[in-house]
Amino acid sequence: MTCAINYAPQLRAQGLRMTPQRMAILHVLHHAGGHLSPTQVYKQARKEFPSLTEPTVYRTLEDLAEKKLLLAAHIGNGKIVYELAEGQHHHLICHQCGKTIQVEHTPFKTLYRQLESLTGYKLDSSHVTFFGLCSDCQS
Amino acid sequence: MTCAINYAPQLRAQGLRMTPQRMAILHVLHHAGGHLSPTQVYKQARKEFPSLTEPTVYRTLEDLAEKKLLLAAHIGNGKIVYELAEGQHHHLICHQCGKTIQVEHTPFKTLYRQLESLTGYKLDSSHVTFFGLCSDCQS
DNA sequence: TTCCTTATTGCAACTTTTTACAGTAGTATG
DNA sequence: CATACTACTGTAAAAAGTTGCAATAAGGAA
Repeated sequence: MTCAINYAPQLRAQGLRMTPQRMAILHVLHHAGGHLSPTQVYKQARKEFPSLTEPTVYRTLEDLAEKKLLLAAHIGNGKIVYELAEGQHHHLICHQCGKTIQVEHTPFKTLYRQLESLTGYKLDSSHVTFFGLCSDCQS
Repeated sequence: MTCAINYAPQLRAQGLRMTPQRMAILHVLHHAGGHLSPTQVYKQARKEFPSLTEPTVYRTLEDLAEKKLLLAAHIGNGKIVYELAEGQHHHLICHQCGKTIQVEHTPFKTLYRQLESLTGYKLDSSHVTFFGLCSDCQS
């Protein structure tokens, strides 16, 4: 749980405050080593801080994602998951078996530039999730 | 409402049946001319078919999307919206003002091929949504 | 037309997510 | 250390989305 205190300066730099609730949430994400749904975060973080409530979890995840401390990824049918924003990558999900792999951002850069000059938008470095069939399920 | 009957053959071809509930839902999407959330579909379709229920709407949208009659797009924070699958495109959303524009699939093809050879996945033609700042909001 | 198969629906209960608002507690400042 | 500002949290209630199952009805076959 002490690990989470390390995020305090990053929070502060964004005008956010460090609270025990946020420590619990960051602790869970830090040790998860992958993406978690808000419900998963809620259930696990309660072990660290039992009086934690759902609205706090949802709001915190949203706020931290907005300030780029977390990445929000859209998975499957309208589900959203969060993970610590360490290293930019995207997800490929097999809609047969659910196997998920990560892809570096590098191959996306060309496309991003193309889209930017095409549309005038300045694109985020946001997560994008693609769906398809993994090699095992292509039979 | 009669317009929806035209989709019956497409449904049949996919092993699906045409029902008054589905007619109402397709009618709404047909006249919306854009993407709608499940709740929006539910509220509007009830005007056509008042005994329609939520579970039916959610299941129908999911089923029709799976059979490629609808496209499911992930918008904003974990929200999912649906539209008729006419012409493949993707969305760019400005997270400042919310302005949404559509982009042809063409510029994506190179990336798709790259990702496929990189990962072994066979990618869907699924919708992808990107976020950024539109030209007006880049001040 | 009638029968039969099974895709589809509604119901009821439940889980997840969101909202408004009043009270609490970080943290910067003096 | 005390104060003040306001970000943050919990509560309560509503809205949105999901699940299992029994009943219904679409549509092909007789």
